[in-house]
Amino acid sequence: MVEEQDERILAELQKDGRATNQQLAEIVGMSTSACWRRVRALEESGVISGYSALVARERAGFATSAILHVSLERHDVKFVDEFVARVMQRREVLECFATTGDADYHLRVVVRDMDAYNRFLDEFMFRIPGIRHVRTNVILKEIKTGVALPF
Amino acid sequence: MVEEQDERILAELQKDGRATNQQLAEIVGMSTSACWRRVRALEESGVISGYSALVARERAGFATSAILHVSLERHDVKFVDEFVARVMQRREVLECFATTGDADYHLRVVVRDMDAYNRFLDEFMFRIPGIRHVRTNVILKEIKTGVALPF
DNA sequence: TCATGATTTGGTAGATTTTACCGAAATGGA
DNA sequence: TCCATTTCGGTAAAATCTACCAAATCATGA
Repeated sequence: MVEEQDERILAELQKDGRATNQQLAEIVGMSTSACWRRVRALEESGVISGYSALVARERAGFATSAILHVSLERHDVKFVDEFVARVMQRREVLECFATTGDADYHLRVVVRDMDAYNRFLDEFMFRIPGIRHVRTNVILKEIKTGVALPF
Repeated sequence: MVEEQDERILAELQKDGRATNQQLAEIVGMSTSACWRRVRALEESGVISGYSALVARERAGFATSAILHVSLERHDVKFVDEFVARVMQRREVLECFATTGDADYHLRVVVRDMDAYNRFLDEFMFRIPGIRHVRTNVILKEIKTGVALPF
């Protein structure tokens, strides 16, 4: 499905999402037209789900972030669906994963300051029905924030 | 520093990192040349740190991922620096955050399968000097994997 | 209020890139 | 081997980027 040469393209487009088709073709060693078609195919098949500018969090004014461990009281679809639906529409929640281990979910939340984080908890998180437990792990330092899959 | 109109640009480029300058200019309501200059300034000032294609993890053949809670035995700069240096160069580690709470670090690791994850632990993680504890939280479901800051 | 220097703006044109199409080459079953 | 299908490289028109210009805007002090 995704083969050798496609992976080269994906690796490069992960590194530079605005590389021109010509640069790309040269790097992966094919003609511009063949390369262009493959990129298009990767987009249309959904392997490439989109493109994004990567914005430096602090420089853009988002000083505070945290990883939340969240557990639900009960795991009926009702509560789970409600939780998922609410989390999906809060833009401060950049990531949310259902996980094994002590917590049911891991969330990464990014806000402008501690005040905003406090509001996030009070006005959003603590009001979700069926929440058993929320533990905040404040992010002291971002060692690494990558998006590129390790081809 | 980063003002109103810049935020509109950033929001849009986060949504579509390959939007043409013309689309962008129209959306944020300025001339193409003014818009182009602002984007360029955002890039050069480092507010935009880069661009990336977003690749669908599963479709690209990475079936397994996990969130690791890692604690160090001791927190001398020596051990910390060594840990950070090693983590930085492992591409399976997409994210690494130093956090408050029970664990010193939260890592998100993406690999092709469980076998690869097992190797990752044995050959890499467990060999880092000064590790006190590693807890694996397997990701059962990706509810949300966003990169866009909530402007 | 006005003058002045600095900054930012919109428009433009040449250079570059994208994108769709072509016939040729490669591929793979029967 | 033959034929159908896919994939290839090349090409040209359309779209876009990018660097320049002069005009408009802004900030400041007289």
